Amino acid sequence: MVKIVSWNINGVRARIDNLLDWLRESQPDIVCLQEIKSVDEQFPRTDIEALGYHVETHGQKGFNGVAILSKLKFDEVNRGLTGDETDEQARFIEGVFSSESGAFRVVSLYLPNGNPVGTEKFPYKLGWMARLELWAAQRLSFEEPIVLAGDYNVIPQPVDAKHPENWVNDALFQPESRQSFRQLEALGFTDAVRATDDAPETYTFWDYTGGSWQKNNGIRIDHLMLSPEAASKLGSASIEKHVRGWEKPSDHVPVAIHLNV
DNA sequence: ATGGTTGCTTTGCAA
Repeated sequence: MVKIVSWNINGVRARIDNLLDWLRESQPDIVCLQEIKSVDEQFPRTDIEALGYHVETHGQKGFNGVAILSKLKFDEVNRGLTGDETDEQARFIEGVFSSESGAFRVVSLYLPNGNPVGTEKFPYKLGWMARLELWAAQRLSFEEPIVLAGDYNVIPQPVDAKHPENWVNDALFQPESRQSFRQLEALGFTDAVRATDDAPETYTFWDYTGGSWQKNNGIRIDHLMLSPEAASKLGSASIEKHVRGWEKPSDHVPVAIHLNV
């Protein structure tokens, strides 16, 4: 059984004490981080390695940036999403691991926000999603367990927002964004949280402003998408919501699965 | 009512 977690940490250097406390409490095997907002050289790896994790990063200066922490040894690491050599934004890292039942793959992805709609940011988001689908379709042919974990910046359904009417003009809830997310499901990927928990008000993000956390005015945008070979091994999924109530929290919380690989 | 907060590239930008 392997515990795999996705967490948009919103600045790993600002959040390092928070991260170390959470690692000790949650005891994950593999952690997919997004928005590390750090270059690789400044990533605070030493304290994390002291807890027994291997650390692989794909950072850039100031914003974006993803990483994978793992108690399992990496067999292979791939940085960057294929399909556009001119894209310099650090939003994708893939790790390959070995288990008793064979290889499995874990991706930490930070999908573009896409706001404001009407600027070049929105077509960049949709183009990135199209590239992700091409990559995912190619990887499916491997017939391996694959976990695509990350901040998708997509609210899949109205039930995934406390106030869906407030998001109708937002890139996270545009029909094109939601359709592209559904296309990933049509390829054969399973939304782990939705597959195991149909409870309402299941959110992963609460804005810092306006007392969103106190009002539970959240949205569900952090997802772990599972290939068929991974979905058949899914044990449980959970949202570690209490972390949002900690001192100096990220605006996202960790989303965890247990996988029987 | 176009607000509010956070982190980094900082006195603006992205989220």
